[in-house]
Amino acid sequence: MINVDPRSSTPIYEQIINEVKTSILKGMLVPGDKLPSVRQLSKNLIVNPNTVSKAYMELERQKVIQTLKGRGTYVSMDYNPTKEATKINIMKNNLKNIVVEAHYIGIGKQELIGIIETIYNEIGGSHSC
Amino acid sequence: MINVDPRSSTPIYEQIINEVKTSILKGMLVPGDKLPSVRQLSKNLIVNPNTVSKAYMELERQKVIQTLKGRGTYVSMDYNPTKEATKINIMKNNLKNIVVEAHYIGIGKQELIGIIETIYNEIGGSHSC
Amino acid sequence: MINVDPRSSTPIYEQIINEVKTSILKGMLVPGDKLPSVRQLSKNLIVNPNTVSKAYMELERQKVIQTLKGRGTYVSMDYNPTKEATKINIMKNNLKNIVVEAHYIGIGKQELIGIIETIYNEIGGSHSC
Amino acid sequence: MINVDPRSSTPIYEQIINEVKTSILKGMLVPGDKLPSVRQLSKNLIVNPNTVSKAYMELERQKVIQTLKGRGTYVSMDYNPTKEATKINIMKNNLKNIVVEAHYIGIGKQELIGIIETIYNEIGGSHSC
DNA sequence: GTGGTCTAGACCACA
DNA sequence: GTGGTCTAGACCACT
Repeated sequence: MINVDPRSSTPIYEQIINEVKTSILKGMLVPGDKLPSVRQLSKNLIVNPNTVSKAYMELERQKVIQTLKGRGTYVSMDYNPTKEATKINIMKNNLKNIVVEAHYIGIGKQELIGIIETIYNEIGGSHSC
Repeated sequence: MINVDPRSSTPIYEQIINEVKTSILKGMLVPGDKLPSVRQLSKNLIVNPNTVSKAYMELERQKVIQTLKGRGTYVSMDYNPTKEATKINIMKNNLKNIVVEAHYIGIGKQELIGIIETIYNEIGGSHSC
Repeated sequence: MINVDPRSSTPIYEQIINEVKTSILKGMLVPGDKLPSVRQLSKNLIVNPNTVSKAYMELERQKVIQTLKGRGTYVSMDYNPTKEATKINIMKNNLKNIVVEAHYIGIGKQELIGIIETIYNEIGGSHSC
Repeated sequence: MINVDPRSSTPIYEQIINEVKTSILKGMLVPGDKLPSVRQLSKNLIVNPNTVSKAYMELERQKVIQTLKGRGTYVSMDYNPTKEATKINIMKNNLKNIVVEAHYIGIGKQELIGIIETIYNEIGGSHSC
């Protein structure tokens, strides 16, 4: 189930992107599954159709989903990660910032790694892969 | 040395905040050290003085630095982390997003933890903590 | 053999048009040949019959094919090209855009002409024109 | 000078993208140049700011331009083409379709190559590279 | 029905 | 000043 928080500072369309990606990762959505239509999801989330559309377009650009004209949007059958240097660098930088933030909150290395383990457990817990 | 990338999508003032915090963490700046003046730093980074000012104000709000009227800005002598629940939750959420992103780039759990180890090594290499 | 890619951004009916034209050009379909029925082709391609119908209607409008009532659809016996200014201009414009795109991909003039030569070879390989 | 035709079937935002790319190619815009602001260009072209914004965002995604937050949009200093297989294939396909179209208009190989030569002359005529 | 494009107009963050 | 996000509502092409 996709959920967004309109009060969050992260844009709604980004939240949708994250939700879809997470759902796929958790196995709640599997390759070939049909996503809710732009109109339907926008009604569910009480957001503008354009906002959902923007999220779907970005997901398609990343090859996470595919849209079949006039037929709807589907989870890609053939997604395969490409270790792009640029993306990895951005991720490393974000991670570096989190490490720094964590320290200023009072969270050290072991505790941080513990949190990550927890996150992976949450993701991996619900499906068989 | 503080550095910013005007092309990045993260606001410059946030980059400055991160840079200062990282410098302190690395031991390049120690409690009591004087920071460059707003005017000076803005000239070095070729950014608007208001941008530097905004960063300094936020750092002061977080008690990372202190401004002594007419005498300049200094790294706080007495920073001590408070494990605020809100901040921790935000951090966990950011971390969750990074985990998801990492997966879509093709980076798994062990590799991610490896990257974190590296980051801690980079930070910890130059001081005693 | 006619083939379409539902994921492509070019409409399926246009893909069908292109495929038919290419087949004729390659000599795989010759004037007088019978095309598969709308129903048959739609089943083969797994697309909506309306989509095939739309493609056939456009091909007929362009006089590339002819429909004989109750007897099926055939490749025209008497197609002869007319150098319409409008069509030529559209084509030149498309070509200009391709030249620009090619440059941004890193493909220069000679390489582009080389690709065109290849395309003509592929087409011309199987018939006498 | 950027120009669009609202009656064209190609989306306005794509026309803007093409125009900017062509302008750079012709040397009318050089790396480092500031592009008109979203609002300004939208006023000039009499289109909605969102439409211009969409074009600029796509151009930035392609690294043709860069936006500096709060300061405007600039032609990239460091664009360098990457011969991406996917993009090359798309281009080849478009080219193949044009070749077929050309044939049905009555334009053959030599004539087509002649048109391409003309296009390159138009582009290359106004700058020194 | 589906998604894609566009407009008009608003609000916000950043510099 | 700049661009980024979002809404409301319209129109169109494709299936």
